Amino acid sequence: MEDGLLSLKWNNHKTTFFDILRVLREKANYTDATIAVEGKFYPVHKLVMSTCSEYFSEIFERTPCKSPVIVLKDVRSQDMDALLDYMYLGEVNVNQNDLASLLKTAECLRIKGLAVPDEDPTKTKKQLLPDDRRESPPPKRRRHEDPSSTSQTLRPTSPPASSPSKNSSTSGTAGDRAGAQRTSSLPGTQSQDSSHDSSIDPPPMVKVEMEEAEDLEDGYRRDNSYEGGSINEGDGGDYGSEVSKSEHDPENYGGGSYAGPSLQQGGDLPWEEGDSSSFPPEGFSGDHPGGQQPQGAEGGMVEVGWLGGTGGGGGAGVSDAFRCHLCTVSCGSNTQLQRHIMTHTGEKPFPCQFCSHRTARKYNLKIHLRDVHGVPFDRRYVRY
DNA sequence: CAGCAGGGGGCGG
DNA sequence: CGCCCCCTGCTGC
Repeated sequence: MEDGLLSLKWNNHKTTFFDILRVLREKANYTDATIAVEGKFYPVHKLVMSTCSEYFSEIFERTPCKSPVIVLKDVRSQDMDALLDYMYLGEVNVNQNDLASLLKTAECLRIKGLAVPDEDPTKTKKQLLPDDRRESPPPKRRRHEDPSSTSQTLRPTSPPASSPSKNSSTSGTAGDRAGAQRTSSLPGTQSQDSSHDSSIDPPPMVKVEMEEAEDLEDGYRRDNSYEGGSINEGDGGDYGSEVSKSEHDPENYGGGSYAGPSLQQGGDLPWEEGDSSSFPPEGFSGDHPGGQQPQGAEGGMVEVGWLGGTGGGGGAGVSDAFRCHLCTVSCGSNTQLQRHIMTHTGEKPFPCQFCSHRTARKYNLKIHLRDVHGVPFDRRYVRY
């Protein structure tokens, strides 16, 4: 029988693997996607994200571009910090007070082991959970509370408020629109219903970890103590460049770089891709009385907010009028800042009606129309 | 040359 | 104050 068949085993494979993964993440090496949350940018690896979340997997599947920027609305960066820790490290320590919000976010993002995939009506995709069991992947969520903290049991299967808001009515394009809504339906700050358990004020540090995480508790765990939001302690500097690099990838224009979960796909004419509501192309005007404001975050569009204080970091008291915390640009007004931020998100709400070109500004589109397509330069808004 | 993006002015709420 | 429009300098092709 199988003579000469040797089994080569790498003893510390998992440990090493995770350790390297952690380093790669820290240094943003080989990252091929960016998650934007509350104006923070998290360079991530598609592989990891896809592994840990079918949701992200779907997003990347539908986003052919090389380095998409996935903008998540109404997800707290604090939660994203924790979830990324969770995905990369297999565990994470969170405040009990933040747990509800975290789980909610995990649910919406369908993070394996954390999410509780109670059947999502919008999910028209292939579902792996055929039967009625709520959690398709073995629910690996466990909590080892800090040695000093009180223990508390939380049921994986009972999301605090499995908000019926998931009923993203638009069943048509469950993928993009609904996806966006799903994230945007997050209640954001979800005060844990600690009503029944009033004794949780002081200590709370809950460790959420994956099942296999035990094996590798030696190497990667050291910087696990993450005080929240330490990912970009570097104060944006390098992230800015990192992001701009990816988002200016021309492939992204047709892809879903801007619209977070609402990945606009489609090769040439992104806006015709099913959800016409994503980009009310202003240039066309005429109809669409309802959905104007192309730059608005309609349908889960970008809407990257400027976090003035950036959570204690950043300028710290400088008279940073309207300073972008992703780069060094200071703007004269909030409007200008919002406009500037679009350069980071890659949002280009103004499609050319004659070619696949898109612009971030209406005026630039007009220039394009005039210079490239010979459209008479209508001053003052087309509208007719 | 075409596109991007910062700065600034006008206008309306 | 926010929105819209425009000018203009810079950059990449």
